[in-house]
Amino acid sequence: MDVRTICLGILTRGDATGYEIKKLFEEDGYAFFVEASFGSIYPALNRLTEEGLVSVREEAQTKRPDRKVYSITPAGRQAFLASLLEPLSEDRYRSPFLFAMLFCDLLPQGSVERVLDDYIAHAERKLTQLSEGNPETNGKGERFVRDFGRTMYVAMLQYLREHRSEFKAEALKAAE
Amino acid sequence: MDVRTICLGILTRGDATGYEIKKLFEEDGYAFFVEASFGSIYPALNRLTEEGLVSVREEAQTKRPDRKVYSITPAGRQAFLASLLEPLSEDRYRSPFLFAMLFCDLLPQGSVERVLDDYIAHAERKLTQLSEGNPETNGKGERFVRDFGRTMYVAMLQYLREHRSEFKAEALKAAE
DNA sequence: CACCCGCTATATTGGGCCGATATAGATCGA
DNA sequence: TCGATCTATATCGGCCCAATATAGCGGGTG
Repeated sequence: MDVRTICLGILTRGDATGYEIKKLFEEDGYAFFVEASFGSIYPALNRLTEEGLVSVREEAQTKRPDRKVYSITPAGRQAFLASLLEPLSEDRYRSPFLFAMLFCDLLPQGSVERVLDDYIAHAERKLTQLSEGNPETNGKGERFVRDFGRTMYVAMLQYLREHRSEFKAEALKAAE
Repeated sequence: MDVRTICLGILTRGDATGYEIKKLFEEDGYAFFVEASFGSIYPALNRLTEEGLVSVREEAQTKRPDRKVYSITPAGRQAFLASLLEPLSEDRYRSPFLFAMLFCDLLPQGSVERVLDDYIAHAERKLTQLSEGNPETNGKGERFVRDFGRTMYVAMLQYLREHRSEFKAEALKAAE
């Protein structure tokens, strides 16, 4: 799922600038399963324009950089649908947190607890962020995805809270 | 969590060749939260050698490429611990599946069901793979991580099975 | 027995993507 | 009024992945 396809998908929902596409990822609860940086979005939009899959209209603004508003073209819609129908690449989950936990026995007392608590706090923030998304604008797909995310975070938090004490006990045992 | 740090971590558990490091990712249940390709592992090991964080001994083999067995040095251990103690970068979860589900209303009948079923089958495979890892060699960290993964996959499968019918109903409704 | 597939093992290359940085005026709160 | 934050585009270095190349060995199948 490359950035070009992601941009096309976003544009099927409505016109947007590169900047707005980036913001969608951060705010609207997409953040937990897709993301892209400016360094990939802008080149992607340029290439899509060259290929005729999107069109641009530049809105000149006084003393600001021109807003380049992108729209998906019929050819773009077709290409997007085609890419949805071919085999999806695998999900990838990369977790520096879990990797670090593998080596908890090497870490000094207390620091494992700190890492765990930070991670729990972070997951809680993510969960509330997911739950707060305005529900009235959501279609079937959005609902499915949002509830998927919520389910995962809930399960994760439950697991973390249940097992937190194991790493506290270690500190106690070491102190004896 | 760059590839160099990951390699260092693996090497704290014992010596290994680049090839063996790659295999560890695929087999030992690490696969669900870290991964690296040859194209990043080999250069990483070269640079770590230059920096004195690992050492190499070449085992010449008749008519095969030499085995280059890497060991972590004391400086390497120190550097690895230091990188575990500084702030961890965020987990990232990228899901072409969820992205595609966002656009389920654009897809032809039946194909959403197919995508869902494929995904469920795939998750089941991952779960059994995680559960099969030999448990006797596992320390505290390994157990925590493996059970974390299992918990997540179980929650995911439950959610998917509960909601699968929603996308079947659509096909039925369209057929009326 | 011949053949092919898959495994061990290293390495390179092209291209995709991230993170940081640059620019620059607008707007808003302290 | 001054700094911070926001809108908005863009580039660059560097990391990383996927694919490909090489090459002999071992095992299974016809």
